[in-house]
Amino acid sequence: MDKGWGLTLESDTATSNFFSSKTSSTKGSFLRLNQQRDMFQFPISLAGSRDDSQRTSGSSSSPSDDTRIPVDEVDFFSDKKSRTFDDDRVKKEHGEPARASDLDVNTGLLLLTGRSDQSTVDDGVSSDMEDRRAKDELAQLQVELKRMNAENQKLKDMLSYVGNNYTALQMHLVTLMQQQQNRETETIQEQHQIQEVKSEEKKHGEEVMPFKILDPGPSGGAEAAEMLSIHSSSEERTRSGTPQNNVEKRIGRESPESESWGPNSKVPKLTSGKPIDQSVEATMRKARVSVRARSQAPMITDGCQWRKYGQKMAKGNPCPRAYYRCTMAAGCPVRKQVQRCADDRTILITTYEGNHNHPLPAPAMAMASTTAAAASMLLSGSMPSADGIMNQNLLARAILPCSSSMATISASAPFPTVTLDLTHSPNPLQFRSPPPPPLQPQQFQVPFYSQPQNLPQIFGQPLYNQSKISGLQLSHVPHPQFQQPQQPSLADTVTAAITNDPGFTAALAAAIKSIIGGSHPNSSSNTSNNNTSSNTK
DNA sequence: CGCATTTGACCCGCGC
DNA sequence: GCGCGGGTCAAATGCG
Repeated sequence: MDKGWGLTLESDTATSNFFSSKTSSTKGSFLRLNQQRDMFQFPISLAGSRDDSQRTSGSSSSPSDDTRIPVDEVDFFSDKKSRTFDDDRVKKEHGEPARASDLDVNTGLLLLTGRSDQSTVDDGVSSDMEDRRAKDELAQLQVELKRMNAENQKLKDMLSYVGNNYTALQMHLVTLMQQQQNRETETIQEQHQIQEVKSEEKKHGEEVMPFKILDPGPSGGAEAAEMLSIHSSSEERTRSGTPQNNVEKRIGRESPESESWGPNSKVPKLTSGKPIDQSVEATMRKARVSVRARSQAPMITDGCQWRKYGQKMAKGNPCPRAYYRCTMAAGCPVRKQVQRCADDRTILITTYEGNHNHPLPAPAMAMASTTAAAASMLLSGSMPSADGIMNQNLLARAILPCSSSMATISASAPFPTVTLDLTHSPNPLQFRSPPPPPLQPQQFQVPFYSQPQNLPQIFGQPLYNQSKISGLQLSHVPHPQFQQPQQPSLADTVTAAITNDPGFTAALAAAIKSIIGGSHPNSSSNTSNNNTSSNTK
């Protein structure tokens, strides 16, 4: 499971693409970085080979050629480097053992005399000394460049990590701010809305969407109506009842355990008088991301460490539901439920809940951020401008125009839930990529350069990677191909898509935000329509 | 021996 | 008030 991490970090293409598309400045830096590498590797490789050829060149050198001069330079540098700096990396790249460098030192000294013999044709020692000094400096510069290169690499990794975190936090912040504003302006309407929703809940039972209550939108009941009409994942949540109560129940039970979620475990009933932050936070906590994927494995690997703490037979499903808890840090509130679909045993439903309170490695963080972004999406989706039904369609279409409605919001769930359905195959062409090599089953095959050009760009980051999209859009090839046992499980593949590419999370968050929070002009009309429908429904 | 998993008991809230 | 169901706990068990 950890295999993918290193791969992710090492994937220069992914990171470089991610950054290059982000800002031009970073792009330039990377280009320069690459240039530096080239500058490095070229002379170094020469030096490495040169040491072998040095002796031959020393014997049969023809100094008259201009091309030979750099050879001597490289030769000299190699001696200098190994002698003065004694850099292991340099030695490595030279591909020479230390002993060889020692020999070079000696030979270098000898070459002085020998070279003077040969090159004394021109001039003397003074020019030669100057050249040496210049070469000395060059050698130092090269070593420094090498160090800088290594530092750049580290910085690049750090930057990707920080950037990913930043995006997730930004999304979260924007969502919270919007919610707060909406709350302030629409408190009264909110109350009415809650009552309306409650009455509708009783009327329609499990069709009711809970998070409208928790996070009502300022535009009144329109969004609530939309949300209420959102599709429900039947096999996952069959129970009815007042979601409000369910939320309270869950919060009351789980919050004591979760340190990160604060001591105020008792989230007050979500009436209008309650602090906004608490209800929002509660909603955020309980927002879930459900991933439906075909997998023969008992559990998909997502980069995190999980510990099973319970198993239950869910009603209406012969397959037991397993409960896992994140064990990467003590007190991490993140949990997930794994259950097979009753209708199709090959479908594995993994429901993530909560946010990690500890640093995560890139793959795990990507997945966690994805779920966090989805949770944010749920919250923002209940916003005035957001349209639940539209969101799901827009989200799907915007991210992957070829398909539709792969990301859905569960209305029947007691908590806002984004269902990422990987079991459909709206567009077989999307996943025409060859199966992953058997050596790297967790490695997601990223068809970076074979993607259509019409994919949307989010935050300046083109979604050229459909596999990334699959993480959210979440459609996958249901083909017979997939059914083959030797094929890596879809869940693993999709998970790898999410986890191996930190940029995906940012793209996902941005996509969600742009779609939902962007308040599409269409939403108004739909809102009105849905408003009526909500009343009827 | 330590850790992870299993599994029955328990808690809690909701509906009747 | 009782039963049901979801979720969690913790002792028992298994495994390396």
